[in-house]
Amino acid sequence: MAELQFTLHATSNNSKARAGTMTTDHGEINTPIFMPVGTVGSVKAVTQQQLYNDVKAQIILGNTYHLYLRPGLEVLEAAGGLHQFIGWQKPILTDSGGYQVFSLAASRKITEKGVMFQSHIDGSKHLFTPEVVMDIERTIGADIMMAFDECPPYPSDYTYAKNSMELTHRWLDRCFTQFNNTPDKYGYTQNLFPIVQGGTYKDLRTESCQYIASKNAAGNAIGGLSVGEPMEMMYEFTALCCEALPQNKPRYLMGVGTPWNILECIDLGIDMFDCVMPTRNGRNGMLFTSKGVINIRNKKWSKDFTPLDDGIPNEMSNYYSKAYLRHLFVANEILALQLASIHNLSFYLWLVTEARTQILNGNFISWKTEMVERLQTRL
RNA sequence: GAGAUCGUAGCUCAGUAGGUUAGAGCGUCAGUUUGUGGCACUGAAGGCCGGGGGUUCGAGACCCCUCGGUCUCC
Repeated sequence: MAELQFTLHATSNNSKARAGTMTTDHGEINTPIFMPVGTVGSVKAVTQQQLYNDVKAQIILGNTYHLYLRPGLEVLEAAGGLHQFIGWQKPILTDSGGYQVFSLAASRKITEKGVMFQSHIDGSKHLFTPEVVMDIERTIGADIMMAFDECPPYPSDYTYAKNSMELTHRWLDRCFTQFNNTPDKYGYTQNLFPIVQGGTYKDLRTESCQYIASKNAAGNAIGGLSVGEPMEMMYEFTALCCEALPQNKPRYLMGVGTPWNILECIDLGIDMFDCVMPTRNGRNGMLFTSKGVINIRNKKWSKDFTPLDDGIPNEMSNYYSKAYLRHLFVANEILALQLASIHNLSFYLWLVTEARTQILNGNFISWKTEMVERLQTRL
């Protein structure tokens, strides 16, 4: 039972990309890694068996805010934590609810103490403080607990971004105090990752990175990006943060992104990603494949009996045809959501695994350049 | 052969007592989705209202003829 360890195996010589291994009490995670999002204890439309066997997920996400509301701490604690409750024995990372401060902006109130949420389920009010969030994440049993932060919207003026960042830093102190004063809940080691904020201001981002780095945490996250800013700006600030954060700790870019976003950000030195895109967009008929992007609902696929994607080593993607999946979507069949989600996640996991191989082989940049171009093709 | 009834978007149909650029659902097409309040959302294309003639200031609606479908009867 030990704190999360990060071992770097290789760094690309003409980029900042790196290949590593994170070791947790629930197993190893090879980086760079993509983490499927399972907000309420379920990666929507995908079973845990499929996550293990088809998607080959190494770690998944849960959400503090959503799990706290349902099923609630009583059930989670009685179950022995989220791993036991949902039947997932690999690592779990929980987002703190900080993003919900941003996405559910209409029904919350931010103060120094914390955030007063109004439940989207029944309208009841709940106060989330850094201390409360740490306790909840302990009870969920996350291997990686994210600090409670505020994710400012884009655009935010300098004053707002600065005040927000400083609040996030004060909350971070309280998170660490609470974290250090509470034991691991279920016997295995839980880790706390702080989150860089600072909006789209270089001096604030740099300051935030330095503050976050001073905590000497097992890993560090970059938040507040991909919230509507131009893509080039997202890359610019990701690069800046990667430079300013410790080299020997995993860097997690929260909420990103498209396949090409991920490759570009691996190039900049990011090790961990999560995004709802493969599942949410998949449920809406958008497929990410090794040859480009497909809107599977389009009639052009109605008689295309070739595999969803024969460019990745995933049995389901090789087995089912585009015409069949289109039919399932048009017929509004539940299986459509399952196959699209499994395929997209499998593709994402294949992509980061392949990126890792290319980094280890020293071919990352040339491979990435070609892939970024190809993956964006509209088929 | 006679009577009844229907004919409006690719499909199924709305279109009040005749009144502005004829609507809906589905389908088609396109776009959106980035630490999940979404099997979602936004938009577009698509009609000589079966055809012809007439009444009227004005007809998808009313009248006549005609073509086609359906049903009933002889």
